[in-house]
Amino acid sequence: MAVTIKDVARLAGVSQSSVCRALADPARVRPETRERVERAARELGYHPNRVARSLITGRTGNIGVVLPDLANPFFPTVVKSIQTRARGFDYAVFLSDTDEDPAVEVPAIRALAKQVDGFLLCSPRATDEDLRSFAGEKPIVVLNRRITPFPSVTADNADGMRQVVAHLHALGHRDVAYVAGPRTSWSNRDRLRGLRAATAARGMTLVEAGNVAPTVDGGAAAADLVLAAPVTAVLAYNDLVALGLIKRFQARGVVVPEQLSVVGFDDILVAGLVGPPLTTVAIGKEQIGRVGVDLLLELMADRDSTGTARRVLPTQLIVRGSTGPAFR
Amino acid sequence: MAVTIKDVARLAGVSQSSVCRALADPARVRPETRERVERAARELGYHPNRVARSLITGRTGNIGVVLPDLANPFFPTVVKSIQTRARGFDYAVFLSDTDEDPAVEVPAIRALAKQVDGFLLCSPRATDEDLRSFAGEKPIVVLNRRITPFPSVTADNADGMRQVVAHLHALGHRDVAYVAGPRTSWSNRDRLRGLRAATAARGMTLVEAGNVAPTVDGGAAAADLVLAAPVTAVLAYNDLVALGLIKRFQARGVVVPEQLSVVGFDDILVAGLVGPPLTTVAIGKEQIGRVGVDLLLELMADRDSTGTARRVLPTQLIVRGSTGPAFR
DNA sequence: TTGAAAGCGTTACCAG
DNA sequence: CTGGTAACGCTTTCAA
Repeated sequence: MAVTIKDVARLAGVSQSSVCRALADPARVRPETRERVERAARELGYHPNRVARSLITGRTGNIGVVLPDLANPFFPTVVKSIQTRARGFDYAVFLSDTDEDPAVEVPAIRALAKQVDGFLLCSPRATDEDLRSFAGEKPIVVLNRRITPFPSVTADNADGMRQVVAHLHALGHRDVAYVAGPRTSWSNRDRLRGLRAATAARGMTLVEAGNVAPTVDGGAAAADLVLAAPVTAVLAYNDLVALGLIKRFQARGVVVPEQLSVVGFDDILVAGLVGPPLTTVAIGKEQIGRVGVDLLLELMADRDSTGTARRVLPTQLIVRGSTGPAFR
Repeated sequence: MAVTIKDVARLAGVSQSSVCRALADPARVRPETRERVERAARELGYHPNRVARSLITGRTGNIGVVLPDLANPFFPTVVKSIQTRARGFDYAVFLSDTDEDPAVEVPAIRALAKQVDGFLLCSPRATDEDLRSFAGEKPIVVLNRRITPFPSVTADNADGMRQVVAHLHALGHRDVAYVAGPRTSWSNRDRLRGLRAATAARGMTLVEAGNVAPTVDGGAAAADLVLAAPVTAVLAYNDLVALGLIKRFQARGVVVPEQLSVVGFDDILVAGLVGPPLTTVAIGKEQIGRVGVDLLLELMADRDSTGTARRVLPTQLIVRGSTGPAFR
C-alpha cells in the first residue's frame, strides 16, 4: 500500500494536521516539529496524494490540452512548449487528440473536465456553439482560433498572407491559387480571408481549390485541380498540404518552383529540409504554447477576471524556393 | 458549483447508493428506479467526478506517457496511437516530455504516479537502477527498451540493421560509418550491436562516430567526422540525424547518394519527402503504441501477472535513395 | 503551536 | 432491491 499522511504522522509522533502544515507551510509549525515530520516523510518516501488533495482544495494541478492531430508536426511543437511551461509551474498535462473529428471534441473535453483546472484548446474544430457551452465551467484558453468569450492566442495570419502576396507579386505572379484546409479550421478561414484581401488589394486573381485534409495526402489530392487552373503560384493551407502538392506535381512532371511556385504555412521542420525547399510563413509555435499557458494560469488565478485577452503573434515569411514566372 | 450525486439523488427521490448503482450497473436496480435516476442525471447534466471515484476505487482511469522529446517526429506518432487506443478503453492520457534529460525522468514519473493506473515509458533515458526503483509500485510497460522486470515493446533493430547491411553490401559498399545517438538510448545501443554483428558477418569495416543528439543538428555536427573517414556509406542512429548529415554534406558539396550513401532509421514522414529521398528502416510506430497499451491494460487487470512479455515488432528496410560505389 | 474532527464526491459494505 | 454509513487521503476549520 501507498504511504499516507497518517503513516507519517504516526512515525513522527504528531497529528495529521501538523504533518500537513509542516509540509505545506513550514513557517506555521515549530522548527522541531518540522524537523521530525520532514525526517519521517523522507524515511517513508511520502509523497502527498494529489488526487485526494484536489478533492478538498478543488485544484487538481492539471491542465487539459485538446488538439486535432498530433501527426501534424505543427502540434507536437506547440504541445512541447505547453508541457515545458506547465512543468515550470508544477502543472501536469492531459493530452487528447481528436483526430480532426469535431464530434469527438466535446466528449473529450467533458471527460477531462473534472480532472483539470483549465483547458488549452488547440485549433478546436467544434462549432462555436458547442465550445461556448463550456463557458463559465472551467477556465479555457483557445489557441489558433478566436471565439468569444474565451481568451485566445493566434498568429497574425492576415499579415502572413500579406507578406506572401507581396513576395509573389514582386516575383511577377498575378494569378494564384489557394488550397483550403478543413472547413472546420478557423485558421483556414482566417488565412483565406487575409489572402483574399491581399490579392484584391493588388488586383491579382485568386482561384480557390476545395477543402482538403491538412495532410500530405490532402495536398496531393488537390494538385491536379490546381494544375487545371491558369495560375503560376499556389498557396497551401499549411506546409503538409504544400508538400503533398509538390509531391504530386513532381509525379506529373511539373518542375517546382520553375514552372509553378508553391508556398506553405507554419514552417514545420521538414519545410527546410525538402527538395526543393519550401517557402512558407513561420509562426512562433513555442510562443503560442507558452503564452497560452501564461494566459491560462492568469485565468485560473483570478477566477472572475474577464479574461478576454486576445494575443496575436507575428508571422514571418520565410523565402526558400519560390521563383517567379519572369524567370521561366 | 458542479452537480454532485447528491443533487441527482434528491431530484430522483432516491438515495446516493441507488444513483450510484443505477449509473454503474443498471441491472442492479429496478427499471423504474433506473429510469428516474437517468432522467434526473440527464436533466441536471450530471457527470460523476472521476477524481472522487478514484479515491475510493483506487483506479484513476488515467495512464501516464513519458517520453524524451516530442520534437522528434517518431514520438508524436507513437503517442497518437497510444492516445487513440487508450480512448477506446476510456482511459485518459497524461503526457510528460523530459527533453532528453535523464534527471527529469524520475521526478516526472513520481509526479504522475498517484494520478495514473500505469505507465508507458517511451524510450526512457534514466538508468536501469532508477527505473527499477519503480518496480512493484505501478504497472509499467517500457517501449523501445528492454529492462527487467518490465514488459517491453521493441522494434527488431538487429534485423533492421541486417537488412540495411545486406542492401549496402549488395550495392558494393564495404566500408561504412555509424553515427551514434544518445548514449542513454537503448535503441542506439541495440542498433549499434546489430550493426556490428551484421558488418562483421560480411567482413565489412565499421567506423563509429561519436554520440550526438538525435536531431538534425546532431547529425550536422557529425557530418565532417564522417567525411574524414574512408567510407562510402553512413548509417545514422535515426532519420533526423541522417537528415542533418545530408544537409551538411550538401553544404560541403558532397553529392548524396552518388558520392556517399546515407541511411536512416524510423521512417518518419519527412524521410519520403526530402530530396534526395532517404533510405531508412521502417518501424510500426502505431503498432508500438497500440501493443504497449494492450500490454499495460493486461498488466493493470491482473495485478500479479508476472508480466514479462517482450514483444519484438518487425522492421522493414525502405529503399529510396541509396546507390553503391560501383555506379560512381 | 497543536490536535480533533468535519468534509470534499464517490463507491463499498451491511442491514433492512 | 434499497438506504444508511463508513471509508478513500487530504486540507481546513475550530478549539484547546
